[in-house]
Amino acid sequence: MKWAPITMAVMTTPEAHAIAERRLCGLVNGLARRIADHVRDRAAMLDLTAPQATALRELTGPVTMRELADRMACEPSNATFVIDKLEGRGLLERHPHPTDRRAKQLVLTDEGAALRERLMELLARESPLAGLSQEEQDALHGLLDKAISHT
Amino acid sequence: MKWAPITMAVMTTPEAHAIAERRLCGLVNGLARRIADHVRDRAAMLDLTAPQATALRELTGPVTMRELADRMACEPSNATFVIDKLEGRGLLERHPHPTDRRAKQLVLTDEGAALRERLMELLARESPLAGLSQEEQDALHGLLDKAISHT
DNA sequence: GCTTCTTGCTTGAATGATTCAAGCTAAAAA
DNA sequence: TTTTTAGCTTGAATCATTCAAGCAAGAAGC
Repeated sequence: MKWAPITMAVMTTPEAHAIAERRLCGLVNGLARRIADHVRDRAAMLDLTAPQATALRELTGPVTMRELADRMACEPSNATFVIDKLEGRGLLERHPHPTDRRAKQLVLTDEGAALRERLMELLARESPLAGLSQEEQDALHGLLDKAISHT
Repeated sequence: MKWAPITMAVMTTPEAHAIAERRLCGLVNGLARRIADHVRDRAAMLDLTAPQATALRELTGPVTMRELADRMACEPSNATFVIDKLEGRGLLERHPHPTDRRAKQLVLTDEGAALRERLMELLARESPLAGLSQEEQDALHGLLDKAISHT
């Protein structure tokens, strides 16, 4: 994988604001890409694709397909596609929902739970955010939160 | 497009660090997704796909295919695919490179340059980063720069 | 000079993620 | 009860992306 060089500069004049903002978008995308690559690499170690790893990561407990799709920010049909693969490997089961007979409840098998543990451990190692101190991560969190919640 | 709710919390204990870091990754991805959606929306207004818009954005001057592929962080074959579309619409031309007869030099036509102007204008409007002040954007820039340059 | 290797670009096949439309069942509302 | 909405699945279609292969031309070696 190749990376275009990114140069740092602080803009002060107003007309340069747009330019700086665009570069900032590039930085966000760049970091997001690194995170995505990181996930893909670690997922591959466990014979998972990136979406499968994302699904597994979000399976903190029994969830419905709809809920999982929301967490994965994708369509339910896409979630079906991904979950089919995981179920085919025996990592989880579709149980009937206790109160809603339309819904499925996704429950990890023992094997699935074990694999999830390994995945979470792998994801934590050499994180793309490791270059930032705890305080910096908190600051970043705050800024991103503000940017996102602005709409 | 739907968005899973994101809750804010500040972690202090060490074992919670990993959790906070993962949530931070989610935030970065979330913002990146918003930026990508923003680009896609604005691109669609000009009958462009997101990759086409990205290519157009990166065409600041005459560049080779390889250089464009680097800027777009993709394979040259992918750049060929995208540039074919733009060339087919008469937005740019493949000129022979002045010194390297293997290479192509991508040059915007007048129409292409005009469309690029409109695109850049659209991209600047209601940016996903508009919720942050200039100082906050600078701070974010610094943090992202540090995170990315770490590796 | 002549090889060998590398680089720039393109083509075509393949993959993989994603979306959409359609349909089914069941819950919820009227 | 009837109608509408929600959860899930299937299948077709799309789109971005990658990979392998190949061609042409520059670069480096002898």
